[in-house]
Amino acid sequence: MGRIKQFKVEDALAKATDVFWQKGFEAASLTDLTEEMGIQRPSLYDTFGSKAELYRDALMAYQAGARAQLDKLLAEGTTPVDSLRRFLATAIPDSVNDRKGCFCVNASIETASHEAEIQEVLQKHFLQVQTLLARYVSAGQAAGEISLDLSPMDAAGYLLTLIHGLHVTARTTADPAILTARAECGLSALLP
Amino acid sequence: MGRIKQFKVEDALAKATDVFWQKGFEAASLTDLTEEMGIQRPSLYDTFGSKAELYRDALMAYQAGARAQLDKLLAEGTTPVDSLRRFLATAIPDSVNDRKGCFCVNASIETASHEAEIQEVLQKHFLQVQTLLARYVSAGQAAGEISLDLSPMDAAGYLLTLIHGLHVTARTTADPAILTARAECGLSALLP
DNA sequence: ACTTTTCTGTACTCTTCGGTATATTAAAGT
DNA sequence: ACTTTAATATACCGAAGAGTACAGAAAAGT
Repeated sequence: MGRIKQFKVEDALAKATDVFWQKGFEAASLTDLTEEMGIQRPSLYDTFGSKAELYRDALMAYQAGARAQLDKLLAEGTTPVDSLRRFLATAIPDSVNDRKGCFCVNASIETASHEAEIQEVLQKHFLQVQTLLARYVSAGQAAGEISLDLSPMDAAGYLLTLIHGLHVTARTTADPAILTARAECGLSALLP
Repeated sequence: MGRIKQFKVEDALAKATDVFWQKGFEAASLTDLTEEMGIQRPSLYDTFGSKAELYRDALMAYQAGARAQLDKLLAEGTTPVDSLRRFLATAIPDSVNDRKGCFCVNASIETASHEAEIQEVLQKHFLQVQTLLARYVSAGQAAGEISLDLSPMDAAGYLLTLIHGLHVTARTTADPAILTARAECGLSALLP
């Protein structure tokens, strides 16, 4: 009973994600958000609670989407090392317009230090990604493509740190060739 | 002639640097800034022009200080590789309180994408750091400590990307041992 | 001592911020 | 058809945002 919602919650959340992703938490105003989401302020507060909660939800939605995409991407690799190489390549912007970076990296820098809940959300996500990557490291070790010096989880954690660095570097470095070279150099640490 | 300034410009700038470093550009209010700097609003505008210009000046002051510190730090290494290891270790926070990260990384994420001038300031600084690091890579290669696969500048650029990643990782990873392990793994890419 | 110039401090501007009260509209249950 | 319940839209709130006008205060030059 009662009037039905005039918008799809997940669509609105996806739009909010775009705004926060591009502008960050502080710089994204409610006007920015409601205009992009196509809903009114009270609808936003009714559905999402507050700006901070919306931000958390947006971040988590982004993470879920990113993991699903990553899952597919890794499976497409011809070899374990190729999969990991493709993973690193996702940090290299396709076009000049595509300069939003990684929402998780942005959130780590902007909000993780003073928002405990966001920090937790990020930690959980990063751990899941690390675990996912570790499976490919393990497969690579079994295939003799990857050195046995490190445990799969340690190697995966290192790859996570490496891609974080690539995301930061991409903000001031336009040339994809440079980024590719740095990814390749970083990857070589895992080879036998 | 005229009244003399009641504050030292570089002291005030150093205080402003702290505020921007910790809070970022958007989240740092003029009230935050003037209170910390110990000056009044008109003095700030008179001396620094605007919030944006103050931010740029603060960032540049930080960079100059960071390069001077880096110069000294690198010289203290027992070997070229040890110097580079010490460089990477600067991304590992000493205490739990020390969670400001690297101002340059923060600026890369928060402002570089939509502020061309800041992007340039960052590019210049990173290039200088890269050049500085390259000298130690080169020395390491001459000493046979570092592989000859990469040019000194390429290897130095890679180290820059790696330390960026460490700074991001440090925001959600408290344990210094994990960070040290990742730095070591990254460094191993340069060894013969 | 006096004038001039420059900095300081108070108080203000207008705008935008995040968040909400209220009235209206529309869908569901009876 | 009518009541109930929930979502919408308009309009507003106090607080805080960046930036400034203006008067008083202090240092330099004469």
